[in-house]
Amino acid sequence: MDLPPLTQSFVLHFGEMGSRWGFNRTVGQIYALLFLSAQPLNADDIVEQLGFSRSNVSMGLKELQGWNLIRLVHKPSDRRDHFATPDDLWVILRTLVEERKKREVDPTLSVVRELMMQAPASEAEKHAQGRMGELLGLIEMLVKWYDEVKRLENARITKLLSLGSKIVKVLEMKDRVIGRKPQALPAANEG
Amino acid sequence: MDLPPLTQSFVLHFGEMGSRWGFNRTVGQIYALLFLSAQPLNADDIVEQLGFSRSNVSMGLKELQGWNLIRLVHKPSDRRDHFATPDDLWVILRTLVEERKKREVDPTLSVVRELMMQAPASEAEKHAQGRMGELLGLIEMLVKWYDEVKRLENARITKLLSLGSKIVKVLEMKDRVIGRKPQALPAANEG
DNA sequence: CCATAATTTCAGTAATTACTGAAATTAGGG
DNA sequence: CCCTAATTTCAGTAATTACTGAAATTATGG
Repeated sequence: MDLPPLTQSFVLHFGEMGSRWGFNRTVGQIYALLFLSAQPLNADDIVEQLGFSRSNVSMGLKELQGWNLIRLVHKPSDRRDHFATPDDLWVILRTLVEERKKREVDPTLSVVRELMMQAPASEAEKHAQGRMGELLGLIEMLVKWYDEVKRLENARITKLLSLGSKIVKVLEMKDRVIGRKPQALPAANEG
Repeated sequence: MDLPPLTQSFVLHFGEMGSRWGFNRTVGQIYALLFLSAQPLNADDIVEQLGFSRSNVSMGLKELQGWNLIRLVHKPSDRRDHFATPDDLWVILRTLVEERKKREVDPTLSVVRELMMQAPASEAEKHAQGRMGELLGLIEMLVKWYDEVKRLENARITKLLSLGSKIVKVLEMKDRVIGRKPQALPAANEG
């Protein structure tokens, strides 16, 4: 590997973190390299810059395509496939969250839903199913929220993020103005 | 392994998912078992029910303690350590998010901050650093939001979650009432 | 359609991670 | 303190995952 220093540090870090994010070193480094690159790279560029075998790069690119994290780009008068990350970081973030949900949450959701349908065979199983029900309720609440929020435009999500916990104040004001009875909670002065 | 059917399916599923969630099969299964159990279990209970070696269970429990995901419990007139998951699912969720942030986000945050301090040595490096800056900005925004929201009580977070994207409507109402110029965005009718 | 460039597949191997059993350490009751 | 139960450590091994090079496949310009 012979990369300029900033690029190299970033690429190596992404390689190390790769496994914590659900893929391997190769995939992490390839993604980092594409992310930083000013123009799309082809597989041989990547081989040259990262020093992996051609076949390993091919598999890494396949995996990244499976995650929808890279775009295939064609350059005029060049048969080779070139790859790029989305320019827009929001697109990357949204894809990452969506794909991780698909891999880390959805399977559990369907398994637990299935198990909730079955009749418990004992007191212990009844208790276990109760626990699963609690878990299912929490996951479903989070997923429902996510499914709604992901439809919002970036600018709106940004606004919500920048409000942080102050959003609670806005809600209280709404309750006051509308005259609805506020929730039975102490004043919001923790954040 | 000789568990009642619902418990067994849940435990096996958590074992399979373990690796996607940042730990191994043993740890996943141990956690699932403790989560479903009506009372705290000691290491030998776990060995008996899951069929792993005593030492493997010991390491798994150590790892779960490192994640702050289990509590050590002492039963009267029993020297052995017993373990339990928090009864409150919110505690589990909060811990999980906090620990994953610590492992998956914080290291990147500090590396990228470091790299942003250095002078780029070329045009390519300048571009790369620009990309890192975008990434840093997005991560910092998310982390700042998370650091505020995590301080809210469960009931308030639940309320925000259940509002979903309707929160945007509330914000617009606030802007109208206060008379502040609303953001330059089309009407919020996507969600 | 042919020649060849580009890419993918896959069997074999390397590297890493998970797991075990035996030995060592820790800790509690007497 | 000592004896023993409980737990942890760790070296060795098993299992899994990552990676390579060669061969096969796919695709394109001529």
